[in-house]
Amino acid sequence: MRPRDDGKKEAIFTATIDLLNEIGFANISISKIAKAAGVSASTIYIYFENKEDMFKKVYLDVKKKMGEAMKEGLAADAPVKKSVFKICRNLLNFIGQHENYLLFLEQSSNSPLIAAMHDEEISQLFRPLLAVFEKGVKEKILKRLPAALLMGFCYFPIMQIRKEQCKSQNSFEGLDYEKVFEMCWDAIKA
Amino acid sequence: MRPRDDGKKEAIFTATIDLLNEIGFANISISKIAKAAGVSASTIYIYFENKEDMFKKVYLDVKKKMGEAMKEGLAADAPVKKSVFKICRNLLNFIGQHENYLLFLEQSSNSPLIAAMHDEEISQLFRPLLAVFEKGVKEKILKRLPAALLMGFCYFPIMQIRKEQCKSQNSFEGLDYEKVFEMCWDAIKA
Amino acid sequence: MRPRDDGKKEAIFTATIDLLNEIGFANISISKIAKAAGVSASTIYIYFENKEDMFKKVYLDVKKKMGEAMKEGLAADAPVKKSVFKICRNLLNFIGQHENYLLFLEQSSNSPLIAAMHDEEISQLFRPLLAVFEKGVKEKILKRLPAALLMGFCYFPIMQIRKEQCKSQNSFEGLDYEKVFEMCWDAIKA
Amino acid sequence: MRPRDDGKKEAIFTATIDLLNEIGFANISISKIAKAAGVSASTIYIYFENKEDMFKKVYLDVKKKMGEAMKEGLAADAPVKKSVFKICRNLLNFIGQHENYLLFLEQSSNSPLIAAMHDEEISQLFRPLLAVFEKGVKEKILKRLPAALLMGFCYFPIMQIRKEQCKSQNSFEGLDYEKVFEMCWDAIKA
DNA sequence: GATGAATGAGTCTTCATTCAT
DNA sequence: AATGAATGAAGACTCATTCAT
Repeated sequence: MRPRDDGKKEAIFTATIDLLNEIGFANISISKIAKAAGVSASTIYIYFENKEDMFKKVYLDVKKKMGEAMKEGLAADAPVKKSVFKICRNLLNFIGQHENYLLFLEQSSNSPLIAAMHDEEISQLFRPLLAVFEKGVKEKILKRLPAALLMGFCYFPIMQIRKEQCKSQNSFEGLDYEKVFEMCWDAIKA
Repeated sequence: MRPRDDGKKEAIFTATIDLLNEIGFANISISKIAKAAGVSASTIYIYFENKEDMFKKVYLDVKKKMGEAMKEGLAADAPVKKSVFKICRNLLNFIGQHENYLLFLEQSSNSPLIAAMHDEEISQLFRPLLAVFEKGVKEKILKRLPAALLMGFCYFPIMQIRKEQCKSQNSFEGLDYEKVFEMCWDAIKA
Repeated sequence: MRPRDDGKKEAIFTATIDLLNEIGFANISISKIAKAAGVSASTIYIYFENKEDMFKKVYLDVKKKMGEAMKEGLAADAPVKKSVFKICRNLLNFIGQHENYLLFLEQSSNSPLIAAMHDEEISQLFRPLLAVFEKGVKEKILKRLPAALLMGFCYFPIMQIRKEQCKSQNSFEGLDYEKVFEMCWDAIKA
Repeated sequence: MRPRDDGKKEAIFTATIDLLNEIGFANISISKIAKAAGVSASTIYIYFENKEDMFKKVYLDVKKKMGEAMKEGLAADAPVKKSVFKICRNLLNFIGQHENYLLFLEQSSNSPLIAAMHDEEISQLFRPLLAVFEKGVKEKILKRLPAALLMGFCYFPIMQIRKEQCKSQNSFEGLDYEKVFEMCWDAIKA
């Protein structure tokens, strides 16, 4: 018995995400993922219960990494505006470094399979981020609206605009994202 | 010769959209669509070349309907702010009346199949909407940024927030969308 | 009600033969034949009971034409050798003028569908040809063997050699068929 | 890892040949072959790339076996006449032992699929046979014609006559094949 | 742990045929 | 007579998954 080779699990993760970008949910399959990952299809069943379980775990993994990245460098005592901009910048950096995560996340989060999954672990992860916006509301710096809504007004535009750029290389060429962040801020500020 | 039954094409359209909401791109199939539409699977191939062609045509149809709806009631001489709010309201009404279009559009637009499709007809359709934002820029009422970006700041948040509401019934309960529109406006106004 | 358009039947015949040459029995279909013939698939069912019936009728038509051609110019009182050479020459001319018939005939005659069909009309048609060989046997000019066998020794080699030439253009380049006829003759002569 | 069961490949080969005899190229299908071979249809795709690949491999296998059989017992220093008769006898024995190969070969070799395939391996296999005829030409025992043509005059008649016998049991009843061989010889001898 | 073999169920698509006009 | 519409059955092939090694 060999010890579990974590390189294989990673290879499966990566292959899944990359393939999903290329061919989409409609055309992906375990055997294609296996081939792309350089393992046997049966090997996938050592690491995951089944196809659904695999997708969920890949999704959770990416979400966790993203949540982690967005929180980076946040200080509880920093002014809200600074924190919000930091979050936006973190998000942009993260998806800049992992372009493939973008489309994967979009495709996943809209699939009923993933939508039905409410992971407490994930919610927990994003709580510190929400706290920033809650703080802003309490301090009357931000509009009196649910924190999730306020955060959405930062998260969604950035994601979508970045996606647009990925899809058609020449759209929003030379766009200054600091201006985008400011739009987000204008949207939510009181 | 039997005339083509247009009800069938419509049934296929509807079945496709509804099914995609329920089971997603990963699990949908021509035979399931056929069953849901009450036609034989082979009938689908009378109306469409193949699966891909079908999805594209369904997508175009929905996009066209949406574009049409968003343009409704726009007056060229109306003040920009009024027009922008009108567009937002039109969009919300449209997706409120066709909840199933929402997830369908999201899933489609992120699938590589659709992403590769650049339809001139669609672009044309959205041009009058972009014109509103361009006018705003020219009048210095809106930020000096690409019209598509400004419009995205209205379109994306509304779509995403509405989607969030659809997914989990209780999120943003009792949300006043007029406030959302104002956020959009604040984001883009100069 | 229009009168039956015999041009259509001919078009179907021709399309069937040509297509069979191109794609073979394994890949041919009624709808492909219809498209090639420029008619609707349903039209084929006006002229023929079904697929099988159609193939049989096409086969019979070709066989009849071939039998007709092989008999041309035969004189009952001509010397056997002359007649045999005439038959060989007729056969070669016929398949030279209708290259497509060659592969069609070969493919058909080996298919169980056609093999099971014993058409009296066809047998009748080839009787005058067999008579030539029978006469040769009686006159002790030819070997004492069944006429069908003797004729086969003329028919098969010519067909096969011609087929070989069709398949690979360069095989037996510049072959003098008169020499082939002589081989046939040597084989059967007493 | 389970080792590949070579019995299965053989079963597929046999089933293909037998079925082709019974129902022909027009009606054969992978699933029917699978059923006849006692394996799942999907199993066939483990051993072959696709339907075409399968037929080609079955054809090559049969051709190889036939070439092998025809060469048996040939001595380079034997007189040409003896060798030619030996080849004819070998061929007859082979197709006598494998009646099903006959129709299979005929149907295959006339299908465009196989016709397009020129296998060097096969050509190689038949070279020693051609050498016999070339030797005969050089020794002026045989007619001055391409060896392939001379061999064809032995191969084709035997195959076709035997086929005729298979098709209708009573044709050429009690035929002495030694006489057929002599006809072949008479055809080609100088 | 890892994998090729194996398969029943499912994929998309085409088929032969009938129907309504 | 002629044909596009319509479809159940079947086509080739792939899938997710399990098994044996």
